[in-house]
Amino acid sequence: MEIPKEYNPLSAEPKWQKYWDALGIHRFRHDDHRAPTYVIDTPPPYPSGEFHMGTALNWTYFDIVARYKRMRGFNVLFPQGWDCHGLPTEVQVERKYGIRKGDLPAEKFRELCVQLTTENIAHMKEEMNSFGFSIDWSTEYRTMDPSYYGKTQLSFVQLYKRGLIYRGEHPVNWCPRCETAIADAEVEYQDKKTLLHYIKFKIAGEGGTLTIATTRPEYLPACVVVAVHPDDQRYRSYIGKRLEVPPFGQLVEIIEDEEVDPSFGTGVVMVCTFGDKTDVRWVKRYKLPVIKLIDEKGRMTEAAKKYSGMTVEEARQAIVADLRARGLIEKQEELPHSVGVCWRCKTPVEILSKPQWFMRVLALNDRVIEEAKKVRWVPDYMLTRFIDWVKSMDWDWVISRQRIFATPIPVWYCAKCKEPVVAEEEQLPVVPARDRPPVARCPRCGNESFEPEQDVLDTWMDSSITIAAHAGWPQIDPRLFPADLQPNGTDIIRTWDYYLMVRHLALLNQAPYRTVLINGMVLGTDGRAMHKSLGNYVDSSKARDKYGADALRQWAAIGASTGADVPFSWKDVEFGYRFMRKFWNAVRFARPYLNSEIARRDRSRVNLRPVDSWMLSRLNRLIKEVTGWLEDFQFNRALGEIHNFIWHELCDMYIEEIKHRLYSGDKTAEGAAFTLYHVILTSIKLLAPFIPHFTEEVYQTFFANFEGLPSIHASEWPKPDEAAIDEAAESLGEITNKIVSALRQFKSTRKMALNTEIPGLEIYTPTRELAKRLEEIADDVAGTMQVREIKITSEKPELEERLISVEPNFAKLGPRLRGDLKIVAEALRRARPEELSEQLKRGFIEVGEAGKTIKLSIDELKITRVTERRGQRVEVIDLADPALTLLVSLGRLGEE
RNA sequence: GGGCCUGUAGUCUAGUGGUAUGACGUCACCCUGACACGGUGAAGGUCGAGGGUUCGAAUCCCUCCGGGCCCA
Repeated sequence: MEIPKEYNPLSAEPKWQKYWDALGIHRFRHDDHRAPTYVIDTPPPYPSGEFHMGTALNWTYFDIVARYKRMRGFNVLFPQGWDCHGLPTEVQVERKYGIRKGDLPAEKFRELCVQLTTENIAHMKEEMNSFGFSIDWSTEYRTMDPSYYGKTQLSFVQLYKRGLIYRGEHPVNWCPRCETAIADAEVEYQDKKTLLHYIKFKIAGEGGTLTIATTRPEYLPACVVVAVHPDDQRYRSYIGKRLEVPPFGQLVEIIEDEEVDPSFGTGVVMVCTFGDKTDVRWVKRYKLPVIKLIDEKGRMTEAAKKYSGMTVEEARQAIVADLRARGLIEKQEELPHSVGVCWRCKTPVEILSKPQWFMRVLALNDRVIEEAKKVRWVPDYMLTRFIDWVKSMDWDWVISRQRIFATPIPVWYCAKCKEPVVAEEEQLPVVPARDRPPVARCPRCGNESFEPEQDVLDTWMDSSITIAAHAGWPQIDPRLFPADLQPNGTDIIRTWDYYLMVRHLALLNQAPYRTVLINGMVLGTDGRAMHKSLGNYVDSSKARDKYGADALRQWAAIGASTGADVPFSWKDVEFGYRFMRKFWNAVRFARPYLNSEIARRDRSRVNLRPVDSWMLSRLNRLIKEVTGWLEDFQFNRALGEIHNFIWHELCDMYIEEIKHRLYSGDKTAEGAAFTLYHVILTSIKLLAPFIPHFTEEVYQTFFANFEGLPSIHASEWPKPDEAAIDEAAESLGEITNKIVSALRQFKSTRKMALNTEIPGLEIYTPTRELAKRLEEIADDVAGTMQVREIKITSEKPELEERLISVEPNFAKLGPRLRGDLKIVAEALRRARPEELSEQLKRGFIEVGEAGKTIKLSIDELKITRVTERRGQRVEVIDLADPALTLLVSLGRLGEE
């Protein structure tokens, strides 16, 4: 067979994707009740139509885990869904058709959203397949389909019956442009400059005034109390008195509260309904009245008297002008201010009191924290973040939204008495605007006409039951719940992981996941989060089109430690490609030895040379290390170890060290061929989760005929052979490498070609035992470095040896000597080299200091020396650890 | 303002008590019977600053300064 000289990922990748699909090897085997299951709760992406690099990073993590776990014998569920509902799609539809959502009947508008979402999903699905993600597409679901949103509604009905969902008047974040309540998670904060107004309030019944500072004078009509800090000496005497609020003149009390910042403004603040979240807390704490000042469109209500009908901005200016006219503005100063805005349209958010649906989450939060502590968090400090967030929640979760494209709330209201009627479980899914309520008459007043609930559910209500949904809820397959892995990004840990936890605890009374895996954000090459608006956005398909998915997957895996942000880097992607090209060439080199005869050879009947044993020992150690890193989700370390092993140990050292044996064709070649076969085959298994296409190409091209599996991905994960892990073999291999490297350096500094012949090499060892060991590798060194004649001896040659320094081996001596180590280090530094040299002839050094004598053996020291033989045609190279002296003869040995 | 994370060679990055990993870039040499889209070698670091604990700190503790994420 003709083997292509270059590995071409762009042609190989689609080929294997189709092959795997046809084999169906990514399917969860529902009828397999023997293999242990491994369930990944893949967060359904929002089908914006763009496949973001962050999603590529995310899914690469999932896919590495999924492929690894399959090789470990698990029946893996790697599902895929789409979190369809949401404002962005409504906005996209409005833009695409040039309409406002009110222009069409809701049902029609919803159809346009479904249509657009379907198109977006198709694009994204294609892109995901191009990455080779081993998704089981038979599990695909869309939250906008009745089959899914019926489940969302079922969860609503069940929680309502348990009293965990209620309807109430409550302050909510409100976007006046979108005319909808939005969740805390959807409020963004922007730093802006604003004016801080110092306004004089008259003290009721007395002559004087008190000055308060506020950034929002338009809220004066809704001022219900004024507060100062209890320790603020300036205002102690005012507490309990009443103030007249300009320009309306309503009287409010002065109260004390710890939350007042005495250093802000004058230290006197007005509490309004609702200028900000602190106001909400104060209103609750002191049971203050609520004045509805601003309406859904962001205009002033009747409560604003003469200012009613104005926008917030107009009212602010009008009120300030009136106050100024009356001389009540003391001063104004500019203030940097953080303004809450709608995450989508960036309009400043107001806090309005509205009837809304809530989920009673505050009551569940102790349990949420308790269960979260039992979960394994990777990295572990994410748990702290999670708990911190849960504890800082101020009010229950607002689950209703005033939108169109979302799951309908399965509720009707009595047209007469407004009593809510919740759907029966059996009639779900329902669309209240289209379907009939479950009762003919209002259970409260007997009225026969109903109005459908217009509000819809927060998208998180859909996506926070994915784990139950994957498991087949309401008929849970116990093999699939709870999920083993819940992966997501560091930015949404406080939403996704929280909502999943609280909803599944409420519905099923069980924590839904065992392990949480957090990935960092993808940064642009400029180090800032990747955003189109920042101009640092790289399209994932562009990044993939150049070097293929496997190269990009390597960037994702190795770009940073798990949980850390990953800067996008073309260099890393290119490196991923170069690695595959390098490995491909190495396999091409090994091709003549990858045959059935070698494949069938039993290890015990193969004669291995020390370098072979070294390589096999390193391979088995690698298996252990990579397995450990994957169990810990440390993808960067796992792949880094493999990269290093293949590029440097296998290609740069081992292959160079066995070439002479393979070319000679003598009987030592068999051990090298055997080793090559198994090192390469095992390496592609270890790499399979990371670069599935490349490893498949190598497997199918070079190994499939002898190994008999339909795919590399049907392989078992390699098990380390403990018997092959051999310290002695590794140290001898490393000595071989050191000698080879020293000779390469020797040639390099003399500007000699690497294949220049060295006529003679003499290696002097300090002990006879070491000399004996080195005899075993003499041929390998000679063969690798083109040494014509090699001699190893422990007989001291006639050389001038000069000791340069003796340093302590801190790691070895530290634990033994403790405080004395400092003295020893200092003594060794001060000692005369000649004296140390004399002492070393005995095989140890004694340091006498402060009345005691400390004995240091050779292996506790780092000895540096220079050996010279002046005036002769021999070059001398000294190595440390072990201390070897190489005499390189440029003429024949003995001729000098 | 709060919580968590983070600061390592020109650039990016690994490394949670033993004297700093790898990539890219730079320089010199080598067309070595897999790969010149390769190889060999070299230069380059007071591990943000200061203090502490320790025989020993990039690593643990404290303070300060810069960056990120989330929240207020």
